[in-house]
Amino acid sequence: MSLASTIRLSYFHSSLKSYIERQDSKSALLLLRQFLQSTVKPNDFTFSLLLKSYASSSSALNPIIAKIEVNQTRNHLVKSGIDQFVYVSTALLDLYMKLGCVESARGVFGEMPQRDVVSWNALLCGYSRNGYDIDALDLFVQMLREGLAPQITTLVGLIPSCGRCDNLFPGMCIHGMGIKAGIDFDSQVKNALTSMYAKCGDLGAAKLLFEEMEEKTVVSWNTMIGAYGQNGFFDEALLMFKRMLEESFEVNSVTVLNLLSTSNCAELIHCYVIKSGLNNDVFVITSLVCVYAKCGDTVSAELLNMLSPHDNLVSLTAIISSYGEKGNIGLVVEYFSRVQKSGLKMDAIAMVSILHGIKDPAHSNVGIAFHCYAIKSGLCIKTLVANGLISMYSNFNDIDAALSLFYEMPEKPLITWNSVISGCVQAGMAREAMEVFCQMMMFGQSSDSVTIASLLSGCSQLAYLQFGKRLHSYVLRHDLETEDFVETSLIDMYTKCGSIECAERVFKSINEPCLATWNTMISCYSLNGFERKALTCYIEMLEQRIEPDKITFLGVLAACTHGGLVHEGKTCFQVMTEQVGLVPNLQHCACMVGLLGRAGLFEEAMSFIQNMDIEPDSAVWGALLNACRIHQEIRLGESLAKKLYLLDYRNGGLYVLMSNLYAATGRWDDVERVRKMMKGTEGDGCTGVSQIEVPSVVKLNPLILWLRVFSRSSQLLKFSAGVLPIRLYMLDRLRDAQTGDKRYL
DNA sequence: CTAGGGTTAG
Repeated sequence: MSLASTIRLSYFHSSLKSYIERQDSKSALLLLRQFLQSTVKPNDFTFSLLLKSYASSSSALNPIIAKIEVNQTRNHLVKSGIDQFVYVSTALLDLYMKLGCVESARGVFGEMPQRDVVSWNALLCGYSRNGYDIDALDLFVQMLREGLAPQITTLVGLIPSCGRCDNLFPGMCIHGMGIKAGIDFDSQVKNALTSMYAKCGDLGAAKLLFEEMEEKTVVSWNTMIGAYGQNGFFDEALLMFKRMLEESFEVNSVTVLNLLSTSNCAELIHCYVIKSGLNNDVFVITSLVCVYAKCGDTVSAELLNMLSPHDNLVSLTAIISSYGEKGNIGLVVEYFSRVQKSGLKMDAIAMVSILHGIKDPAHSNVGIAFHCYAIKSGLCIKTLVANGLISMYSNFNDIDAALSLFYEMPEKPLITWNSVISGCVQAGMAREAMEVFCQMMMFGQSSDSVTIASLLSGCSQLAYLQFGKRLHSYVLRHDLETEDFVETSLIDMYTKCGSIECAERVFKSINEPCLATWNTMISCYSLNGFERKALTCYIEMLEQRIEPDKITFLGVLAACTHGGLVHEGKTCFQVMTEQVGLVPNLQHCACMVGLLGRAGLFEEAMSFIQNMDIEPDSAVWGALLNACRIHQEIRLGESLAKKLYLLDYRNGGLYVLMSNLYAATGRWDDVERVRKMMKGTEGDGCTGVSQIEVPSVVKLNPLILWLRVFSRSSQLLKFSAGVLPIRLYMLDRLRDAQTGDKRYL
């Protein structure tokens, strides 16, 4: 190469270097294009600089365009043979990883004629950063087999993968290897290990590592604050923060982020943010938006969002979720169009937040439109989005749609099975849910506490006491009885199936029942006519210093209403509104009206209705009408019936009550008239159904049953009430047989 | 190395 060419090349390189500093890959590429037209040939160093400029600005690039450009660069490297330089190919691999193109990076690695430790590290760290945690662990093993010793970079890349998989064992092995190799003293390795132990739930180990660390950095403190927060120790997290301030460490945005997601005192942290001048950090603002959105304060969330220089997807997603939670579909759609207009790209989480907000069957057209969007944008292949769609269609009571989505999914993780099972139950199709559960067992998919809780709820619906009991055994066998949700579902199942003794037994076996469990037990007594027991249970709950909520008071009020306990009911309502400070909803009001009306206190009931802060609905007026029936108050009853008719003429209860009122006073002509009116409204679908369980299934021939189970396993068939419990029973016994429990076969 | 939005459950 001539001297002139060498000078030109080095001049060109220094220009490229300045673009790296300015994170301007666009200009770097333009410059290279110009240069290629001249007679001087770029060399390996030129390309390493170009790749570096891309890496420096990778987070700000449009990933699709960047990928195309990098692909072109790769072609160039191959044609000119520069890809034979290990360091250039490694830089290319690293760049692909930074752009999230894991497969391309894997390809580059595969084609490399030789690799050094840096290449292995780049691939491993790339896997880890992109969430390919299992691949990272596999690669590490492969790396060791090739005879390469792990370095600090290797461990720093690998350890977070163990944490994310919640995989303590490999994490501990790697810790041990670090000690043997003498690289566990590195502060980055120690921080990574601390975080890993915390994520796997071993706070003791995390704390030990943190305390014995000699050179703690901000990252170490942040890690420890996060460790306490993630495991629910909010006070300890705050104490850690206090200690950090005392030892005068500089607080950064990650500290605030950890504190915000940790604590329940958002305002306090917000004040600190403003005082410490971190309030301009985009991440901090986003985090604050999320906190306010999560607790339903959309006003503050939106105000804060306006402080952000650009719209960002995370903030908008949080706001969308918040409006979805409130059922404000209009604003959900509006914020979606805002995402579209601002040029942000919807991702799976944003998509599922929208779907989650569409619950009302009246909005099914909107839901279907978003389903179309999910298909067009390619997001519907993501499991997360598919699950969201299944739940959405279940909310519309469109089980066929939910099931067809489900069967089309190529991969069905546990959560998908759970989505479809709970979807069926919530849509009132518990029998379908149990069908799916059978298929799940056939498939070899194991279930968890969520599956069982959903199925128990299905048993309540169908009054399948036998199957419910079998699920209870399953719970005991699999040590799931410690889960709040499962315990509560069990009590609910026994209550609804009429077996109050069993419900009580489950309740008494629980060490520290949570609020929902107490609530269920109170409602259980109330539903079964044990008003006094319901009240005693409520008092016991208060003695345990558990703060009652709206559901608690609903249960207690209902008990008072059923039992005619006027004084207790009034006191309870007073406690709720004045002492606990809860705003009564329509259901509470209906209970109170029923309570007063049943006691014949019509004037008090009417003045109660007039003093209500919310507009009374058909349930409130209906409660009073029911009282009229009991006390044979024809005149008031008729005027109430008119009101109710105007509110909701399709409400079947109205006609039944009026008919009974007329019947009680011997006005048979009016009874006839009301019944005709009800038929005119085509009824409201409240027709009662009675069913019984098939007893003593054990006597049936197991072989025939098993054949039946097999022949029908491939498709979803509607079963008669009798056969399904038998199938479930058989499956259960078969599994017992597989796991060595031969008692039943 | 630490970090923000999400799906299943009474």
